[in-house]
Amino acid sequence: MSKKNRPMTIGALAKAANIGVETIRYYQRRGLVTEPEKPFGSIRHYEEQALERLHFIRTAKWLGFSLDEIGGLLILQDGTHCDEARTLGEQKLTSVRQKILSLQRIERALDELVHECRVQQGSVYCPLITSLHDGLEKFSPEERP
Amino acid sequence: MSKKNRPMTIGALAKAANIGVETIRYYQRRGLVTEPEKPFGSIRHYEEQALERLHFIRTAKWLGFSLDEIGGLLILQDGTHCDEARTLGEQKLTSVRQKILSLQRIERALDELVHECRVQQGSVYCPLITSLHDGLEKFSPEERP
DNA sequence: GTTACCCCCGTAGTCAGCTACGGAATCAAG
DNA sequence: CTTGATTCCGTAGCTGACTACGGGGGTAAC
Repeated sequence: MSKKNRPMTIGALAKAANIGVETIRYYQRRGLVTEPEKPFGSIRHYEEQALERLHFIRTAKWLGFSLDEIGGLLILQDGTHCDEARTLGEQKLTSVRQKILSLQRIERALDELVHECRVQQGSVYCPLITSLHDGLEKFSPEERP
Repeated sequence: MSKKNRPMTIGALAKAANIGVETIRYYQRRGLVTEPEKPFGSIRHYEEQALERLHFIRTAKWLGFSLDEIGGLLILQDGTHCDEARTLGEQKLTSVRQKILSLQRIERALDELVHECRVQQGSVYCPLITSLHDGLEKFSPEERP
């Protein structure tokens, strides 16, 4: 039950990972993906490993890690640095949660304003605009970093 | 109960908003902050209003809005058409809600990983790292962008 | 074996969002 | 009135994450 480890060209790899060839080469330059040896005057071939690495990068990026941070995670790859990896994850988690809270406050504010606007239709003054004038202050005063 | 509206120089404004002078000027060029009239061959003075504007921009930026999007939000404050304002507000509301949902998915994924990491302490393999490897399939397979 | 596509590699451009530079004018302290 | 900090303004540079270009060479389908 082992997957075929058939090597592929950079184009095939890019297609398999659903990213651009140039992006892969950029990751190589950044040291996030290792460039395989070039067979005598020929074309490089990539193993399944490279595809997994690209998945790793894509997922970590989705989680909000920067390429530099991903580089940091890759160093921890041998699995023996769980503490450090967890710390990185916890930091990301904290900032994500802060963003969610702030967005929820904005959501409530916008929702209220839009709602008032609909009720008040036909009036000369736009409640949304007038409320925004000083109204946003009560929704996010000092919680702003 | 009205605050003193003492005007300040751009330097004082920058200090008050805790951002750089150059950044303010950049926002002016982008049309996010209006540049006050320059008194006869002299120095511009900024009102409290400008400071509030900068707070607004900073908050919205931290929440992940681009400067262009912030420009859109600011039209709500300067505009005179209720319909347009409401429409913009509704669009923003929709995108804010999408952002919240995305961040909540990210939060769940990170939270589970960090949790597994803590439970698994002492193991040879780090669950966070291995999950990144496997592409986080079990958390949110096809909803990843 | 020719043709069309793909790879290699370096360099350069893009986009967002700043950040810095530099020289002239202006203001504030002493 | 001098000195030293600010302001003004235009333009240029930087970071992060790509994306494109171009010329030369390999590969594979017919």
